[in-house]
Amino acid sequence: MRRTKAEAEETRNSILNAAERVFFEKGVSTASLDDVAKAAGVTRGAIYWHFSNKTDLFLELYNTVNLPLEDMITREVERPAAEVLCYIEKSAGHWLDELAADEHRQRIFTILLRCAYSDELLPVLEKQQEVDDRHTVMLDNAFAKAKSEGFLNGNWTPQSATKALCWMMEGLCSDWLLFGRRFDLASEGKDGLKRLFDSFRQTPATAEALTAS
Amino acid sequence: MRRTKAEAEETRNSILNAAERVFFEKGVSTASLDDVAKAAGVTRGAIYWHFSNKTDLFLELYNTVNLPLEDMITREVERPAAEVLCYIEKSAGHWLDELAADEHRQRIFTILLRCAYSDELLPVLEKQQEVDDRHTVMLDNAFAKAKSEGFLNGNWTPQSATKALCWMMEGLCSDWLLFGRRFDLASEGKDGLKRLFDSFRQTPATAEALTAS
DNA sequence: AATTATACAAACAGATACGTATGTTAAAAC
DNA sequence: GTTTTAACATACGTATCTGTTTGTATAATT
Repeated sequence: MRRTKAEAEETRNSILNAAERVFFEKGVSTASLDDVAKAAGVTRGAIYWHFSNKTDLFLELYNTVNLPLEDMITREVERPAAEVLCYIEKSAGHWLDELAADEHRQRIFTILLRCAYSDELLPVLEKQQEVDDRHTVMLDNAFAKAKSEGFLNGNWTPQSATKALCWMMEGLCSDWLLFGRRFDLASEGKDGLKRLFDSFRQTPATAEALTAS
Repeated sequence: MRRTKAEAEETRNSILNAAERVFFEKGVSTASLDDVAKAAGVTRGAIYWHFSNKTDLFLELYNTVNLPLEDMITREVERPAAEVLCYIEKSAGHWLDELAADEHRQRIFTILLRCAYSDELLPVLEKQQEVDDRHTVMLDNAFAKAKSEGFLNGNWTPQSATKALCWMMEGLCSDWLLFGRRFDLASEGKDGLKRLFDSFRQTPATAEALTAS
């Protein structure tokens, strides 16, 4: 039953799709390759032909959706300082919109949140860490730029603002993904962002009052 | 080799301790009962004598540390409205202190964060949800009390403040527990809380300015 | 048109984990 | 002091999963 190149690519993709669903439902460690094979309508033979083992399958799966998933803020912020806070808030909101709309990403993210990492998935963990660190640096710089020109409220330092933002996003997403998404991620998330960023900014009332006095 | 009651209780405890370490290191699903038995210096026979299976062992383990772990805010807040925000902030800070000092709780929490839940651990998930819901209601009420007497900044509603606080705590703890605790949980956490609660409060500048105008 | 390599399915072998059944020893119970 | 029973250890059978090997039909190659 030799298939054509295109057909083989199809089965490869169907295996990846099945793996995504099965890993999401049963967890990476408890799911067997036979589970994946049955879900894909093939045998383990097909899986072992396209992938070397379960870890490799998971890594390939991770790579397929990795690129768009990586960064909330993709590059150094080159905005005027007055717009920086607005830009970060919009980027974070946009990132939430995309996650809310893309079930693909939701499953991958959930799998990553739930997987133990400890065993042979260390490369994934390390990559995540690295992306996270780069991200933190960029946010720090952006908030520092805002701070240097007086757009960041005195309560907040660049570092503390970065952390507050990251923790809020992380808690928000964990809550939604791990605990059965019982609320509207995009609207509630952006609402929370709005309030947080309001407290980052000089509040209008304060600013007015200060200039008036 | 029949042991006395006290000795049996000892082995039972040593099994629980071993399970905590092994589950923490290998994850609940990938750890075998033989791993736990070896770590405890017994055989699987002892485990099956004290517990019916791995799920039961995990549930018992969860119950042993459940009570102190449950609530950040233990009961309805009966403080004067002026002190409510301060009380919540202190409670959250105290909860972080306790977590940072108790490796026991750290492991259990990490295990809970990493476990897939999907299979036979649903009762744990449901219990967590229930505790979480009660907690949310209490926080909502507490923030509402603060709001009703003007101690909550206009930017924030009771609900949004509750969510911001919970998400921050969740993100903070996830970051620390899942990603190798690369910072000081208690100090950095309380610092973040301080800034968040500052933005909850009427900022002194604003309050003064408003009363002055 | 014959050959070869591809894309799998099916069969096989080894390891591992689980649950249970059985054995054993010493503490309790009488 | 004998019997019973609690507290395990050991042994067994079975299911499952993994990785590899073998088989096979067909696309691609020549």
